[in-house]
Amino acid sequence: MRGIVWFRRDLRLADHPALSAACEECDEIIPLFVFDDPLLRGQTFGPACVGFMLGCLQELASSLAERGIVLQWRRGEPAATVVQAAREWKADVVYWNRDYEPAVIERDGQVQLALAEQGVRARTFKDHVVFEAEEIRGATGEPLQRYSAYRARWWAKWQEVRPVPLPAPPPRLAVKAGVASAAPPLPLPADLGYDQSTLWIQPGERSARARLSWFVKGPIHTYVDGRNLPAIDGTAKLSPHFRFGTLSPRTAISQALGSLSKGARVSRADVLTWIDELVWREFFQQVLSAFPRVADGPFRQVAVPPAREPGSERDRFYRAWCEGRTGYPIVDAGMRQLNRTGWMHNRVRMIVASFLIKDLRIDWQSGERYFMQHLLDADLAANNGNWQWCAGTGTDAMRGYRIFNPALQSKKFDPDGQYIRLYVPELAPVSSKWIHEPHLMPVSEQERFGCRIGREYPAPLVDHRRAREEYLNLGKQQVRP
DNA sequence: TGAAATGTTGGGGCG
DNA sequence: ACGCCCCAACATTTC
Repeated sequence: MRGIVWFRRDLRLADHPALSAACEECDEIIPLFVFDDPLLRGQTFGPACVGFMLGCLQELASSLAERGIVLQWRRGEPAATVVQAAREWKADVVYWNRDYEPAVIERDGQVQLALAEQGVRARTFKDHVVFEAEEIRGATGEPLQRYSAYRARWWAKWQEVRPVPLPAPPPRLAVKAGVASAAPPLPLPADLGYDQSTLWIQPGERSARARLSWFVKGPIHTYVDGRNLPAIDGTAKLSPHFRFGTLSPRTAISQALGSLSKGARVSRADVLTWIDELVWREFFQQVLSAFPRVADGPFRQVAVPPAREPGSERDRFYRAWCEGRTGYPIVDAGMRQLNRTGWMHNRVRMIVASFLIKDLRIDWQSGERYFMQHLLDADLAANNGNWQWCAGTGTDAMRGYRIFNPALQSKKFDPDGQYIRLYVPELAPVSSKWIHEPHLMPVSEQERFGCRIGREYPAPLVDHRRAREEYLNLGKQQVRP
């Protein structure tokens, strides 16, 4: 039997349900990747994302080559391209792992129909999550909207099922490359219309595993405190790998739990807290599956102040936020880290999001969009869920008056300003005393450090105290009918 | 996975 | 010795 394995957001060999099934059932396998032309043309994602993806594909292609299989690639509209490839290669069956974004569900449905018309079977698999939305339901069968309830059910299910990752296909596969025994080299970023960009996170399945092993041996056991300090390497930084599927959540969770039984200094609470973050990921995936409309708007309309009207001031504020020159060092450091590396520390993501929504009073969807364009780990469900959480519009109750104080957060989590100094070089010479609120520096100190407010470093766009009061007052007014 | 305002308690300085 | 005030430290409430 001849099967196509359609690779999408699962660029790995280990614990790959679709690939494993194909290896079992077929004597001829053709792996295929389709560059989504409309998406690439729309410049929906930044050059860093495309570079990372190409890096992952390079490694995938060589891992497949070691097993005697050639990764085929096409460029076009994915649905039509896959259907056409199946016809060309006379495939009997197409394998792929499921996705849960509304638009992708729709598209995959069409592919399935078109294949059926040609007499080609389609087999799809659960991969992207440990448990799909339908597997975690409340007593009434309804989706759970509270994270705490969802987590309880999720862990119960984990204990019940105890998922075990699948092994990678062995090096000596009993399959033939068959009709597709050669392929042109993978494109370069320029071929896809993107600039080459520096990669700050190593792509590929091998790097993902190495990073996971490193994390699980050390930092995971101090995660509860370590995760809040952006200046240290205290988080797994695996999110880009989860996004492109160079690592499976089952593998990550199994290995994290496995670390509890070996080693001298292990911490159950820290390990579980880290896994909790992956459960959040599944929670948001489930919310998107159960309520697809969240992709385009708030889950619930809440009484929060209206966003600033589009206009000169808002545009100026928004641009300053994007470029990391708001005059709030921790916010600027975060945005510049994002712009430079395609990744931002999670504590800082919360700070910049709160700042955009509550201090600048700009609609959360603008922030959501910017993150999607610039984050290597951009995932519709997680990104949308977290922004809705910050904005107070999500499923999980979150009151509108939870407002971060940037200076306070900065002092708490970056006390020496190490993180700020790394990404905001003009503040590097400023002493720790002033680095969180440089605009409070006396002029003499500004001169001494060579960092004059309004010259080398911007004055604050808004006054946090006033912005906070304004936000709360406007919220109160709106509550009244 | 807030922050600020408000309340409570207890120690110490001081008249 | 005593009451009074101040303030830090902590807890609770409110936005």
